[in-house]
Amino acid sequence: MSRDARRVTITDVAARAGVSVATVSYVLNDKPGAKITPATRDRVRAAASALGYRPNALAQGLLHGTSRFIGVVADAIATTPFAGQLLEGAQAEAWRHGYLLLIANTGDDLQVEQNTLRVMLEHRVAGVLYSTYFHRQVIAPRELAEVPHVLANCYSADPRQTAVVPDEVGGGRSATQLLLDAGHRRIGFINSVEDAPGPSGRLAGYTAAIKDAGLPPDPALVFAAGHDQESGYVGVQVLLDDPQPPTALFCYNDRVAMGAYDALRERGLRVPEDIAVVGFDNQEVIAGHLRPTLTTVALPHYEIGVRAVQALLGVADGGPRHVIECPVVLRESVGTRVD
Amino acid sequence: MSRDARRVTITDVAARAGVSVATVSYVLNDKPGAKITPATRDRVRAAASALGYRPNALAQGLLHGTSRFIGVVADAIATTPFAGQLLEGAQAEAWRHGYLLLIANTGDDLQVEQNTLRVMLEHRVAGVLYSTYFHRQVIAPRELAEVPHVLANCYSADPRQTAVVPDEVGGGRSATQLLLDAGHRRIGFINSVEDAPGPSGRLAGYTAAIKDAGLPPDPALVFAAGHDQESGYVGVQVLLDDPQPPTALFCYNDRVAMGAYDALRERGLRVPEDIAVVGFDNQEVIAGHLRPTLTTVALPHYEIGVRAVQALLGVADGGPRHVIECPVVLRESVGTRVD
DNA sequence: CTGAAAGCGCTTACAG
DNA sequence: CTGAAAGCGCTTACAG
Repeated sequence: MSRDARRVTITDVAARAGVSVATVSYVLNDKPGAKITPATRDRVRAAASALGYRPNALAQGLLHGTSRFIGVVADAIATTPFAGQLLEGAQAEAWRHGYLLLIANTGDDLQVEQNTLRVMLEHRVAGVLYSTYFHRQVIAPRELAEVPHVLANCYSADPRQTAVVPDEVGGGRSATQLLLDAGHRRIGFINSVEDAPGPSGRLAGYTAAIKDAGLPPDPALVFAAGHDQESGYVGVQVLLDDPQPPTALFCYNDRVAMGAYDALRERGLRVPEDIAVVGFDNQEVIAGHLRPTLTTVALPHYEIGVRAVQALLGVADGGPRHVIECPVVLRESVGTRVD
Repeated sequence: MSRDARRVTITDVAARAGVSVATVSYVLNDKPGAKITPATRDRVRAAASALGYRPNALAQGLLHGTSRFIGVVADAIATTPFAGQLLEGAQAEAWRHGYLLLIANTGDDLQVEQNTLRVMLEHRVAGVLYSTYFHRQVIAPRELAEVPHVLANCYSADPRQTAVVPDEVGGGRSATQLLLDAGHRRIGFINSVEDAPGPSGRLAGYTAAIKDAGLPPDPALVFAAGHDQESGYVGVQVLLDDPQPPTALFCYNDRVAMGAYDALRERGLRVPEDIAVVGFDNQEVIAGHLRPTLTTVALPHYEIGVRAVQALLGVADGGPRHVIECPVVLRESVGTRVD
């Protein structure tokens, strides 16, 4: 079993057990058809284990024409915690079906992306997950067409291309509804300006909830800038200087909420007594530890990873576009209703 | 090139180009020895590209005896941003050498760990990185002995086992030195209590720096509890109630510093004017965005990933234990020296 | 109940 | 300059 020794093969096992390689293969793979005496089975298994035999998956894959790998092409792995969650979900589901994940970080570089896909295809991966660290539209590389694939946390212009994405609209609606349910009538929204499904979807959800509550949408209640702490800080200054300031804030994400907290504190306002705050993303390190802890809407990246693998392996039902719910995570930043 | 069609093989290319498969192999692999006419080369390449030929890496691996994969066995992928950074570094370095990463998340479950390693070994990985999301001692699974391997962000009792770890002592020293250099003489340390190289190493570094500065170590200046925001909050209460309170705080990590900020703010103390703060980890979402931004010491996970792959592939020099420096990241929470 | 043999898609001495 | 053939480690009809 030294790592330098020639690896032991099925032939070695057969020799030691005194049978043919075919028999070894039948026994080790528990082939239903084969009628082999228990004594022989035992001898084969004993020989295999004595020799420390490990089947060569490369040879098996060669025969089968495809490997037990699922490739994951990601534009970024470590930029946010979300990419890791997606990977974790995909990994768990792949493992459940006997597959291993082959990952690559492309940095969104088209050249690297093509090389990566080339190598994955050469390894005859069973399929490919093409994933992005924030929800956006992508142009899927041509090579993807050669293999089963699923877009994870992104989508393409072609609606037939299987994609798994978060329900931004529903999330924006839930966040807003939470504040409406707590009795608020003037709800500010500190949004992000990018042209992406996050900002536009959450705004759509926010607006829909406001309208459904029979309230007039008020442009003065919506502020849009970046998607980090600084924007939250500035957003509070702008929205609270309004003659009719909001009594609650829906922040584009938890980082924005973190900045909003700072600005609110400087103004001497208490959360949630003076003003309620809801975030988005459920970035644990922030949401779980701000003072007070932040009620937010979770980005379902783990679930996206799971579902993407299911869709890839054909065990998910539904059409090509999977929209995953963004669940509410209740913490302390929205007071309970006082009717 | 339809994904259902039988994949095109080297035989197909040979037939179309009117040469033998050997010639195709020589041309496509640019074999130095082979003297092949430019015309033939062109014909082969044209045929390969016209047919959309992709070499079967499984067959190549079978011949070679090993694949171009490096397995990564991780106890957690998404728990912290650090695991992702380690993966990202490992991925980049592996790619540079023509390898792909095969990753698995074991959740620190021994059974899953063994299964994972079994599958990786069956795929004849070139080597395995065994990694943990926080720096700690581990018991490397037996299977690891069958393949070249490196422990990343962890180490075992056996000093000959190659391991790549962060320099906790050096980091603790740097953090403390930063505060000493800014003129502070009473420096508090809010440490974490676990029995792990992080807390013990950072404490050792802190103590060494204090002693080197000719100051008496004072137990009243060291508080130890958990490693999150709550501990920082409590730590400030305890340390600042001392008759001779510290003028500077070294926090076990950025999360602790975040909690410390809250407590300091409640006490009406300004950072860094009234009290300086240094964190550890360089968790961007916190350190880069607290008010004021946090000066900290970075955990070099990307570099650990890079070095681990280098050690695995035998391109890193030095002994079996690689200790990676934790660089200082200057931001706003330590004032400039006033002599 | 078990074995001999073909074949998966490549690479590489060995001939010519 | 190029080709025929063996062999990597398996699985799977096909015989017996």
